[in-house]
Amino acid sequence: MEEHRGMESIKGDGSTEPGRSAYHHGDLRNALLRAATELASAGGPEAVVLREAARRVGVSPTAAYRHFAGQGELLQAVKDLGQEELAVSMQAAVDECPDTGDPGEVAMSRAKAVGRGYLRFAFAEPGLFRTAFCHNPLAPVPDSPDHAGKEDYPSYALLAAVLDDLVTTGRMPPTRRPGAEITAWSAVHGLAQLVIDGPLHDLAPAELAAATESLLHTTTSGMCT
Amino acid sequence: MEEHRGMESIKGDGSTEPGRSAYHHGDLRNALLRAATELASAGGPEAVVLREAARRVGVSPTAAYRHFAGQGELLQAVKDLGQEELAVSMQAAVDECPDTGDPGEVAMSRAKAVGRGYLRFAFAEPGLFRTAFCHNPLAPVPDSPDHAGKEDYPSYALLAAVLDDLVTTGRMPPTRRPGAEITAWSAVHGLAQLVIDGPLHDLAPAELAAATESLLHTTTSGMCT
DNA sequence: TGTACATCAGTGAACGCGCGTTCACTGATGTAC
DNA sequence: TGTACATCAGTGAACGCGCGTTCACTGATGTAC
Repeated sequence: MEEHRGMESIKGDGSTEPGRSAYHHGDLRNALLRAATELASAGGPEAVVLREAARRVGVSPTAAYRHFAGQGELLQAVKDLGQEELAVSMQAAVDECPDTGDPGEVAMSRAKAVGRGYLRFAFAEPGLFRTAFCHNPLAPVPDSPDHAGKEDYPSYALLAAVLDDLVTTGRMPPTRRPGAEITAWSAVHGLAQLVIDGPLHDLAPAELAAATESLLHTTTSGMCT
Repeated sequence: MEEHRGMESIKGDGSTEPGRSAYHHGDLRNALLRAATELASAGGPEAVVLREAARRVGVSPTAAYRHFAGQGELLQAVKDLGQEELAVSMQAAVDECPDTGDPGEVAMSRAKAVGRGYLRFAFAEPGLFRTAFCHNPLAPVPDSPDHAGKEDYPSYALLAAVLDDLVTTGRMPPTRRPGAEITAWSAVHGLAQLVIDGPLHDLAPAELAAATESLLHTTTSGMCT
C-alpha cells in the first residue's frame, strides 16, 4: 500500500513522452502533498484546496481520493509536515549555539535559540506556519502536549529539554519550572501571530529583529528569577 | 444619513402587528451589526455571513447593502467592536487593582491586570476575540499601533500607559522600556491563541488560571530586570 | 389641510463562482496457471 | 513463454451547496406647494 517498486519510471526521466502512459503516476500521494504544501506556503490554510493541488499535479480531482480520504486528510498531512519543519528549524537554531564551557550559559543561550528558531521559521514560512496551527474542521485538533498529544508537536520535547537544562544548571529555580513551556511557547507564538497576520504586520526587518531579541531576553530572564 | 427620528416605532413596542408595516426597520444597521456580532461570537470570523445576519434580522440580503458596502464592511464593523470590547475588559481589570499606597506595587499589579483583562476577554469571548484579530481580505489590516494605526487598537494606549508607570515608579529600567509593549502583547496574545484554537485547547480551567498567572508573573518580572 | 412627487428602504428572483464529493467508467499492471 | 483475469489507479461529467452580489422593482415616508 505504501511502497511502490515501479518508481524508476518517474524517477528516471521527468519528461513523459506525450500519448505514452504516465497513467499510473507512481508517487501521486507525495506529489499531491507537495503541491498542497506549496499552496499552504503561498496562501495559508485557506489555500489548501484539493482541486487546485490536483490541477497542479496534472491529475483529475477524483484521483486524489485514491490517496486521501478527502480534503481534511490532505490538510492534516500539510499541518503535520509544517509542525515537523518547525521542529527542524528550532533544532537547527539550538545547534548553532557554541559551547562556551559554562553549562548555565549554554542552557540560557539554547533556551533563547529555541525561540529564535521558532520565530525564524514563522517569519520565513508564514503560510506554512499558519497552516501548522490552523483549525481543521475535518480533523480534530490533537490533545495538548501536556496531556496525550505529545507526539503531535515534535517541537515540544525540544523545548521541554532546554527548560530542564535551565533547572539542572541552576539558572532557573525549580519552583518556576512548572508551566514554563506554556509561557515560553505563548511568547514566541504570540509575536509570530501578531506579525504574520496581525497588527504588527508592518514592522520593518530591523524592528522585527529587535523585538525578537527583546522578547527572548525578557522571557528567559523572567523565568529565571 | 446617520440619524433617524422615527425610532419610537420600534422602540415603543417590540411586537410588530402582522401585515402592518415594519417595512422601514428604523435601526437596521445596528440590528445587522448585532446579529453579525452574535455570529462572530458563536463561530468566529468564518461565521460572519451577510446572508445569515440578514436572515436573523428577518430581512432580505439585499437590504444589508443599504447600510454596508458589502460583507467586508460588515466584518470590519464586528472587528472594531471586538477591539473595543477587548479594551473595555482590560480597563475593567485595571480598575480592580486596589491602591495599596505603594506606587511601584500598584504599577506592577496594573501591568499584570492589563494582561489578565486581555486573557479574560479572550477566554470569555473566543469567537469575538478571533474575529477582532482576523485577517479581512476585503479590508486591509490597519497599520501597527507603533506606526500610524494607534487609534485602531484602543487597548494599546492603555498598555503603553501602564508600562510607562513601571518606569516612572522605578520598577522597570528605562533601557528596557523600548519594545516592552510588543513583548507583553505577544505573551498574552500567544496564550490566547494556543488555548482558543490551538494545541492548548484542552487545558482545564485550573490549569488555565495557573498558566495565566505564571505567564503574567514571568513577563512582568522579566521586563523589570 | 390636502395633494403630488421625490426619495428612501426595502423585496425577490437570479447570477456566477468554485468548492468538495460521487458516479459509472476505463486503461494499465501484475499474477496465477 | 503466453494468456485470462482480478485489481489497481486513473478519467470526466455531474451534483448540490451556500455564498456574495446585482437587477429591476415597489411600498412607505416626508416635504414643497
